Amino acid sequence: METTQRTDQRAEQQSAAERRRRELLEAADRVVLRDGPGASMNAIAAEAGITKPILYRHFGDKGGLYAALATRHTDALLASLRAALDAPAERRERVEATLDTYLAAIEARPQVYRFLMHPAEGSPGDSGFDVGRHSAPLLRRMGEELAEVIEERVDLGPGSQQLARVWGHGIVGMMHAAGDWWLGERPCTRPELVRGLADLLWGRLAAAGDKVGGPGF
Amino acid sequence: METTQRTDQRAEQQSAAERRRRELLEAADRVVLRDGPGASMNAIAAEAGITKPILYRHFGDKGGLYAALATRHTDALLASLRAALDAPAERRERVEATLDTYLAAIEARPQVYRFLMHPAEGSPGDSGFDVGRHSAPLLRRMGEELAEVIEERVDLGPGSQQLARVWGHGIVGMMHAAGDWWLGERPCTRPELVRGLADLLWGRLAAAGDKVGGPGF
DNA sequence: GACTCTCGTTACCGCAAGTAACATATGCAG
DNA sequence: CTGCATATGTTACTTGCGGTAACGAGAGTC
Repeated sequence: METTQRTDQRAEQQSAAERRRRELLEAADRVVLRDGPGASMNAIAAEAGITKPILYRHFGDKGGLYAALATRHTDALLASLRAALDAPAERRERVEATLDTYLAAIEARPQVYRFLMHPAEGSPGDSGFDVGRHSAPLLRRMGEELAEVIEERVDLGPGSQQLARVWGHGIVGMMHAAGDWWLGERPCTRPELVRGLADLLWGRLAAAGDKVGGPGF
Repeated sequence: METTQRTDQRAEQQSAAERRRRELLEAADRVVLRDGPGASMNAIAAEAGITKPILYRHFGDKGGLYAALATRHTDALLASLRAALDAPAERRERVEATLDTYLAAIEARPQVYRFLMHPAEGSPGDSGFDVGRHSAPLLRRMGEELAEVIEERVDLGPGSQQLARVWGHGIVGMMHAAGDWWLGERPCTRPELVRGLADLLWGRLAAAGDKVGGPGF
């Protein structure tokens, strides 16, 4: 039958194209991990053993490729975070596990992290904003996910949904900034950082007393 | 006297050069505010009524110009924040004032904010990291300043310095991410956001009860 | 008048993003 | 076997940007 044949062919080609896409993404991954976020399309194409136009046929433009790449890693990271977040444990324990999961991830693959968070936003031509929608998406998605979990598990009274979103994004930002700083300076061990942040979230800032024994005051 | 003459001349030229530099920076500011962080050197030079090489003579490279630009705004913002942070008021009031100051600033000039936080890290040639050291510096500086204030005014017991830095960077990150999200979606008013974040810092996450009345659980 | 110093220009290089046009293999209709 | 449609791949090009070299003009100094 012609139709089935055509369908089979289509399907085969589709899957072949998807396999190809995966290969290209893995090649791009290697290059980005090696050269940082500034990796050029030529370099990626060379690593994949092909030339530029094929990349463009598959991903549209550089932003598309980067978005596809970012989505892969983002999905992976979000899955681990969700696991830590949904564990059947005490709230504080879950918070600490989530923080630790995130920090362990960025510690294990700082290049990936840098790519996801500090991508090149070079705007070629006059467009200016069609490229580089990666760093925001990851933080946003993490914030939204956390907001969901908060909203469905913590009793916040009226206006809980809005408050949960504020907290979700706020906590994610706290985790992100502290992690970025920690990764750069390594001022303490990971458990120490986790504990410090959890203490902050647990209201130690409000509970601590004023310092009065200071010099001359 | 020749020396005084030469000195006067030198000083005059120095001040003239500095005035020029200020003019150039203001022109660059206008362009960046109009075209976003992807503004080209050509565009900036045109806005200033001159051509590229002069910009390069003054600022070295694009990174230099952006750094100078960023420093201006960063200094201004840090000054306001320090004022709010050092006000003679209750701790919670100070925290809310600081949050509000920051949010008001990014609300008033979102383009400046975007430039400071999401700069183009385009790596020309093989260098890759000589350009674009702006976004990290602002967050880092804010984090360090906040850490100082915390350390000198809050009694945190042993290990206070390290803990203060963790908190400083964490709180700044929380403020930043929440502000970024809020600026994009405008899900609530500024005072609501301030209050939500302050509540988070005040331990409401730990104090809130579990939600048990959910569907099927 | 020759020297130098700063401000300014035009014209160029290198490089990267993105595109157009061409080449080739494969499967199917007649 | 010939036509043709489709996906895959190539070379060669255009455009635009960051950055630089080489040159020119005014002003003070000896």
